[in-house]
Amino acid sequence: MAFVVSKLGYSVSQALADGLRPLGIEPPHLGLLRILQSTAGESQRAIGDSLDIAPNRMVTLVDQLEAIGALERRRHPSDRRAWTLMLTPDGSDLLAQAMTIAFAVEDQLCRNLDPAERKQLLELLGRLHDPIGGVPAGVHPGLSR
Amino acid sequence: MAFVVSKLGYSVSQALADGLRPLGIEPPHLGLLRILQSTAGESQRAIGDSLDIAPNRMVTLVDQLEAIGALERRRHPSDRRAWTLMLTPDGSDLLAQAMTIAFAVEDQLCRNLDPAERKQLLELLGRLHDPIGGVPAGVHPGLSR
DNA sequence: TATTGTTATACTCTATAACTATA
DNA sequence: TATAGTTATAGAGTATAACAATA
Repeated sequence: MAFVVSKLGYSVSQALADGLRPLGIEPPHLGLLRILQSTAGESQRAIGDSLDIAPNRMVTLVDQLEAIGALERRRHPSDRRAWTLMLTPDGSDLLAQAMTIAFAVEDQLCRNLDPAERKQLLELLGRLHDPIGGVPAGVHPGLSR
Repeated sequence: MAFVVSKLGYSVSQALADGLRPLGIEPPHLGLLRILQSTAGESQRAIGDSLDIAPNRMVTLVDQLEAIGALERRRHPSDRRAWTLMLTPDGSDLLAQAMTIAFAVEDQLCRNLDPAERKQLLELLGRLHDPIGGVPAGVHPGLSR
């Protein structure tokens, strides 16, 4: 079971990375774009903390997304040390395209299962014991390395 | 589904790496030890090809396993350019210990499922479509990077 | 001329810790 | 004194290609 899950997980991550390549981003950028959609006006540090991404890595990721116009750094209203990260309209478009690719990976992965089987598989996977504790739901542990 | 599988796969790989650390080896070494158990007298190159490990990486992996006495390089009987890799008795012991750890990871992962559920989960996972084609069964695609 | 194993080199990635400007 | 963001630097890991010995 462990081997199958590890192998499939690796393949899926690779497939997502391959799919995102034409957009000029990688899976961590997608993770960041997704959280920017739901958080408005949070500081770079707070966002990094919630994804478990170190401050120096955040600089690189945010620099790259800013360079392609996907987000803007704005002054924090009450703390002049901090930046507030805002998704731009171009960033929303990019996120939508990236999510389309992610769903295509999902569809490919599950193409041999009918909806009832998918639901059952998800339920069983959810009952596997994740050996890495303390990772918030929706956060990929690979982001922190 | 893709996210869950990727996240679990990452966690499982990390758990195995953590478990193997006291033995002084990493998951790729375990992959190599396992194949050495079933192949007798094959050349370093042939074994690397079957695991999709580049020749220069094989040198490092084999050097490390030789340094801890887990395998021996012997002259190939008919080709004096090539080495034949042989598991030593110490290597067999190491492999047994490593497999014990791997099975402990497996048990932890599946501890909330009864045997029937495990079988069912394995069956469903086996029907997921691996997006990386051409990887032989039993070979982890992460070995090739 | 091609192949086995090895080494060298350049490149990328990461991780720690310094640094600045604010608080 | 502590914190947000940034930069510097050193270490690890990776990948390409060169290399010597042999086929």
